[in-house]
Amino acid sequence: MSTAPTVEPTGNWEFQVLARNCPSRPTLEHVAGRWGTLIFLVLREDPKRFSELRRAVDGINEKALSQSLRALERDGFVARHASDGYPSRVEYSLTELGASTAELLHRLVAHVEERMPEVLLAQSAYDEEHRTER
Amino acid sequence: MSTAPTVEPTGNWEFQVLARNCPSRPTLEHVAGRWGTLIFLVLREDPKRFSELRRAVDGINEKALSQSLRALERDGFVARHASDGYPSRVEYSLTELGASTAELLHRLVAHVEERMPEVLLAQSAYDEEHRTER
DNA sequence: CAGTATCCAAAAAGATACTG
DNA sequence: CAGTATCTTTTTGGATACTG
Repeated sequence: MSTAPTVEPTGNWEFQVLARNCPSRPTLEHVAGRWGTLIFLVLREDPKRFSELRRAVDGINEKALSQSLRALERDGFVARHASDGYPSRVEYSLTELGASTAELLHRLVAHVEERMPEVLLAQSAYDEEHRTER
Repeated sequence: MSTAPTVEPTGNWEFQVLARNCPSRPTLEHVAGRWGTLIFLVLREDPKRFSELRRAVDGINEKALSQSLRALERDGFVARHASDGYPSRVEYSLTELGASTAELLHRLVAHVEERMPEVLLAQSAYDEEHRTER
């Protein structure tokens, strides 16, 4: 028998996340997904209460916000501080891991927004190119 | 009349994308969404054919790949080159806009993967903390 | 206030088959 | 090969109501 082949069982990727069933894939989805990115952007400024987040992330509903925050807390990006008392008061903040991730998301979003004029032009050109009859 | 107020109609955000109905929100979802990020990572290396992408992005199906590529092409991140002939041969590559975006996504993914041990620990701690009876 | 529970509608995922 | 079409199943969205 020769030595072990250099081929991995399911492929040879630079990033684990390209493999299905890799634990980083769900985490990346929590971070970069529809609501995750926006929550990071808002928490990057200051800790926020649940209702502040709900208002800041326009269009999110309570269910989605609750689920997103729970996933990000479980992954260690967000910390939840509940002061006891009534009415209840809960604050969400970024952990060090969350803050470093938020920086990268911030750059990504800033870049996309900066280049949106170009994107809108590309969209118009594409639509022009691909419109079928009428 | 005084000068225009500094308050925006629907809020005062650092990023447009925090507003519902902002054109950058769908674009950000194409880029950072479930498949978008992975497609960028793969195309960052080299141009790829449809079937190469399908194999490289483990778990994606043809419909999702086709839809994602169309969205990214429309937004101007990806260019599609079809050589005529049979069997057909189509290559997808990143535009300059796509390549610069891919760099930022690459940093984000590298960061998340680097810190995955910490994430896994946080998940265990969370599950331990929150398990109810039994 | 900070959520959870419920229900319904809408959308997206997934598999399979088919075509230029 | 590079997709599209179709159909079924799962998720998600969204509104409303309710609880500690």
